[in-house]
Amino acid sequence: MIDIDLFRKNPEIFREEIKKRNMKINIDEDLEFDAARRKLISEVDELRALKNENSKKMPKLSGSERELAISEMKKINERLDSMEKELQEKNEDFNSRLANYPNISHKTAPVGRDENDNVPIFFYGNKPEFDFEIKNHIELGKSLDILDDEKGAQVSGARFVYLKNEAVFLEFALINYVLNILYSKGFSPVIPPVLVKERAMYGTGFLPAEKNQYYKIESDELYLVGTAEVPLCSYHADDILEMNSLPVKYCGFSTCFRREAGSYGKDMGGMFRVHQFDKIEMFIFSRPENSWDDYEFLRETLEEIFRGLGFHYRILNMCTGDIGSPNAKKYDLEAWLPGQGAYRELASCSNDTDYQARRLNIKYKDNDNNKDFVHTMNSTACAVGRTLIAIYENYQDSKGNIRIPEVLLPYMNGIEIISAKKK
RNA sequence: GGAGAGGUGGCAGAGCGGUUGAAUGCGGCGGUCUUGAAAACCGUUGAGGGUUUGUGCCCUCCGUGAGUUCGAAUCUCACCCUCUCCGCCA
Repeated sequence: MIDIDLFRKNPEIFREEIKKRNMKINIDEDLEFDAARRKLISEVDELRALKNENSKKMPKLSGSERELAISEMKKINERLDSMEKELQEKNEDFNSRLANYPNISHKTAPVGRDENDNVPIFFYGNKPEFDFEIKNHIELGKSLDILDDEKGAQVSGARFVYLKNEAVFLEFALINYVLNILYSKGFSPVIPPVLVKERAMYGTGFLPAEKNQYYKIESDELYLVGTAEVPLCSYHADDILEMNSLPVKYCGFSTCFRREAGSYGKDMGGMFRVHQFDKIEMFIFSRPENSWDDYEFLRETLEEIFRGLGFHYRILNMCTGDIGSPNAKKYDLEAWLPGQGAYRELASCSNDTDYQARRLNIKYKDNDNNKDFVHTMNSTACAVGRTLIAIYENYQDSKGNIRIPEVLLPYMNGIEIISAKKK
């Protein structure tokens, strides 16, 4: 949600922002709508004041005086009823108009149309070289019996997979490795609910913008989360945090569910784009004045995790046309996947400034009891499926085996290499 | 799932259908007293919105929504949530 005061006083800020993001919103129409709505609020308030005044006199009246006052009040009520109804409609309309407004992008976010305008700002490591014919993660996974997407499709449909054998140990090893790093950096580990109410989806900005991307349980009015960001952010809905407790840092492990509507035919097979995957997400509640420092800390933490795994990756500064509407700025981490011969997104790190905080009413108070909205930011710490792909493809050898990255060895129960099973 | 109890301000806890935004206690803040602190005493202490910057006025909010009434925290209905007991269960 945007700052409505700012919107009224400086609509040109939003005019520019909407242009930057290639969005189409009629600002003038919304401003006029707001003015009309506020006029109606004043009128309703006035009539209510009159009603309250008359009400107070009522106990003192009797007989015909009383009869007259009552009939007077009935007339007022008739008018008030229709005005209140109209106001409610106007409010709902206005709120849904406002909900479509994006956050104001940071000055360091590059202006651009689409993914082609994202700016690579940093590269780590080098592309690994192989002196044999490499396989992609699907070939590796199937031949080593650690991935089965056919059975996944049979039981649940396309874009569902089974992880098997060493892949399962690898997932838990990754989780351990990542949680240990994050815990040492002051992130509180959380396992949140993955079914949430509509408010949590709206509050975090995933609705209404990406309505088709998420599963809804119609019978219970609940949504399956696409990321732990949703329950982590909503955890502090309506809270007022102590300034001295900020930044508050959480890392949440959850299964994530995405419908992937509209991505037909993209990344089919394997586990790059699946309806269900596990992920550890970092989430920070921050003071506005420290927000951008905390955000860089988040990016550094993300990079530390992937450097430990030894991947070659690049960081993209995402352009205004490609960031989500709640984001003021977003970095993507794209790792090199030899099997695809391409950099692919493994993680995403966003600062949403006060956008989610406004929607979910998350504030902090300083030592003088002044209250203001916190800033919220989130980053992938480890999307397990995609990280496994990167491990498989980067750590394969000429025999089609997969070595275990060194940092994961302590969590692998002695498994150092994944080899074909003897039948 | 069945039976019962309850949802009021930061917390605890009152509240005859009209002057209750809401008693009282605790906590918080300010002050008096004190070398300082505690105690005691006095005062103060919710959120959101509209209008206005004459800094006041006005509106809304007692789980949520609907209803009765001129008027609802108070009455009716539905829903949600919490607690206790029973059943079932990883």
